[in-house]
Amino acid sequence: MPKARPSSDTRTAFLEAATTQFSDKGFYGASIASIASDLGLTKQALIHHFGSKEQLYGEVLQRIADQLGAVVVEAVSEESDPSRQLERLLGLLFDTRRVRPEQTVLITRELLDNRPRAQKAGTWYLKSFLNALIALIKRVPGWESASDGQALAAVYQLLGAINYYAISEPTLTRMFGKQVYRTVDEAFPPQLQALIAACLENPPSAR
Amino acid sequence: MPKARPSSDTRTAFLEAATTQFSDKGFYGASIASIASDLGLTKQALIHHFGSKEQLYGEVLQRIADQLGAVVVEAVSEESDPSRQLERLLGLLFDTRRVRPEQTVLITRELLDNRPRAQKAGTWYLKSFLNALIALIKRVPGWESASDGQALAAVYQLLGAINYYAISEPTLTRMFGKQVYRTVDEAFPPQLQALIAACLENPPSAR
DNA sequence: CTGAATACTTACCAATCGGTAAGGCGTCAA
DNA sequence: TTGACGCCTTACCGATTGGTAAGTATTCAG
Repeated sequence: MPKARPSSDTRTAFLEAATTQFSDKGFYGASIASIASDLGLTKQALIHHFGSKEQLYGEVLQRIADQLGAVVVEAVSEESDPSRQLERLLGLLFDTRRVRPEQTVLITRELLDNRPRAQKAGTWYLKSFLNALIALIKRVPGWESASDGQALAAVYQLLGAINYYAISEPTLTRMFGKQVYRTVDEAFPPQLQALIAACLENPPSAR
Repeated sequence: MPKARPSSDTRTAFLEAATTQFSDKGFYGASIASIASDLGLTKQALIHHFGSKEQLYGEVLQRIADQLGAVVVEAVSEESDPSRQLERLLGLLFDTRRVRPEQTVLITRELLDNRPRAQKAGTWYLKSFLNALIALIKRVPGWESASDGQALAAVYQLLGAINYYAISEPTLTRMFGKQVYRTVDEAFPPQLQALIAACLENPPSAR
């Protein structure tokens, strides 16, 4: 089977442009023509590679899910203590707000949009990630006997504290100005650290 | 000046239908024709009342901002202790996830979308609300000397913990099933309470 | 009874949406 | 050289988008 050289390059270029545009404008707001024109091509070139807008979107999401899984692996392999693993993982997630803000934005959009656009409801790109978080916190001392629901509730609060802030950066910057936002960004990590510690030290059994 | 009777009724009906649809599908995903057909009218009737889709969206957001302000007033008037005021306010916000989930969803969407659709960037529907939160936490013992940035960082973590969970309900329900979600929903409030207490007891000065 | 204003309609518009059909062009195996 | 395939194009499709123009129906002040 002959393989053309620039094919995979174009594909990943499409995926990156699509990630940016879906993140900025959402699934409905981003058109395939606009994504294609970002790399100087027509929308039919995009269709040729991905078949449909929905499939392109699916691949974008799968890509993010994979990267999320890689972050979990990284955090777990770096530390041995369950508490530190979780702290490290949440710290890495917090850092992506700088490097790949589109990633968190897109995950949040998927959270909001997957209801009406749920024909392919079988694919839960985030489920394995959440399950990893649940498994992680249940290995923290005091959390062993917690139920999945309790573990998910706790972990989701910390995730929300991080992600909600991550998607708010442009709004907060323009609402309060850059210099104020910088003080927020400095004050955030230590506060977050304290919040994580407080959460881990308060398993539901000790309520 | 003559006044027609059913005018305001139709207007609020439009606003409510628009709130639901914008919440479900986003600004681009919801069409004015679809919103109008929800009350058996044509899109031109909507245009007649609101002028344009953008203005309709603006009124929807303004309405939510007003309701948010009313919640702040309610929490402050119910309690006298600053800590309890804040706890009460966050508790009320958490409760809206049941009564008016569209509200939190729409606020989050605005957070995500206002960058590309920011021609009327002068209107910050959420700024007064956030300022109220900042002022509130700065009256909590130990927080008086905190900067605005530190106060916003702390408050935004709690807000994120609540709102991120609020927008995730449909996804979590279908991802884990109704019975598991119910255990999450039961475990959430006490954990949240502990998180709020931990945050208030850890002002940035004592880091 | 008359005139104006409100509420809403049908008819229409250009622009854009996602997607199909068909063909041009270059590369490479046979 | 030839044929097939991958990459990408122009041309086109019906459906839908937000919005304008013009008119109808109803109501109400004078």
